[in-house]
Amino acid sequence: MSIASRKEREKADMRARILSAAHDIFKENGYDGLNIRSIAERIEYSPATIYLYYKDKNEIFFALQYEAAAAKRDHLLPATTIEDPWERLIAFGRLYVDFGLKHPDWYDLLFLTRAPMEHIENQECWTLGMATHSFFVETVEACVAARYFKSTDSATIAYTLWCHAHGMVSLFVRERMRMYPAEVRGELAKKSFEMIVKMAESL
Amino acid sequence: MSIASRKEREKADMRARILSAAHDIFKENGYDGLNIRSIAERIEYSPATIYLYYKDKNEIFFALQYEAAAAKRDHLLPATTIEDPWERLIAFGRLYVDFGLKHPDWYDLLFLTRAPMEHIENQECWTLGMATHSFFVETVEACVAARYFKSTDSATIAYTLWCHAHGMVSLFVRERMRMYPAEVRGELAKKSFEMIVKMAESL
DNA sequence: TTGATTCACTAAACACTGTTCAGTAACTTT
DNA sequence: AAAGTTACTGAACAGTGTTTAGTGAATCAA
Repeated sequence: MSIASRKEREKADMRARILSAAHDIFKENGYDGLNIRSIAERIEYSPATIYLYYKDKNEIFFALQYEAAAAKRDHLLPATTIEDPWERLIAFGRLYVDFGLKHPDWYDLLFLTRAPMEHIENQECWTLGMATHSFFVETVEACVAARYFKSTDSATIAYTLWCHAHGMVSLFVRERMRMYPAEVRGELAKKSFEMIVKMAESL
Repeated sequence: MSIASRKEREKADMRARILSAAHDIFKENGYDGLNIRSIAERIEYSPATIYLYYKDKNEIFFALQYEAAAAKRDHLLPATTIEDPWERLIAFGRLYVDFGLKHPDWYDLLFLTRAPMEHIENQECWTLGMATHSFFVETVEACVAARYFKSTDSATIAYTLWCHAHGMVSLFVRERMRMYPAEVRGELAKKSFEMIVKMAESL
């Protein structure tokens, strides 16, 4: 038993070390600079060894996506303690955009990377992401319940607000705001956020 | 002179044939399936020949992006003839989203592909895309001039509406709407569009 | 303890990418 | 006809993800 459990521990350790190396490389060079050989080099093993612990690169991708989802959840945490649903919703949105602008790589990994989305529903990162998303939807529902909106279609309200926030971040992350000088982009995002809040107040 | 001009014509022809092959492959297999060798095979030349007509893959990418921008402009064309700025704005938005949902590959190429954005300002596709974007901004300005909004910050209004539309399309294109069953996604997009129109009316 | 078995690991390869370069054969000029 | 230019290609390089055969060490059974 002892040997078996030790081996199990060692296996888990190795997986963790691989992921940690992948994490570091990703943070340093982005997803493009992340490849099997660079991970192998960093942990001082041969590339083939990686495949004894992860089925393929996608599995590492999912694991990294989990880290990104966790980072996002942590970033949004301060909003969860706000009592008033409307204030909570605004704080949540502000933190969401803030997360995207501050950690474009993480955001990219979560929402923009073209990657093995086929069976993501079975992955832990999906569960974590869904929990965060549910919190957002529930906050909108709480606003509806508290009659902050005339509309009662909380699903559409949540989706609409999400689209706006995601649109802002992803235009920024994927560098599609080059028609605006770099200096004004932050200001524009801020103004647009305030505008969507105003717009939401009329819902 | 005759020979020189013939050669020039042949050069242009070859460039067109390469681009046409790239276009077809892109349409069939997406950007992932598009590679130099597949283009070479289709036009029945060696891969090295491609490089006599295009500096590198990026140049082909820009050329394709131009085609995507042209397809988008054509798709949006019906909106341009609408007199009333508010109606024109709504039609424009509807067609924009419609284009993205109908041609996710083109949309991806234009707004989501992580690609050589460094010097895009010097490319034709940028000019074309800017023209379309300017038309959108001008329509918002026309709405402001005609007092359709209380707010006069047309830049922020345009940006906010764009973010929402782009957010909708890109969540769809990059498959981040898996929490909603595939059947309801279209309906949700429609409802959200109507909602943002309602919200804009209150601006 | 010894011989058999399993395990962790790796070198080397394969099949793909984008890209370059030396060489060749045809076309054009003199 | 000789010289020069042009269009093209085979073969290679370097960089990806991934597989496979093999090796030496750890573990197990006797």
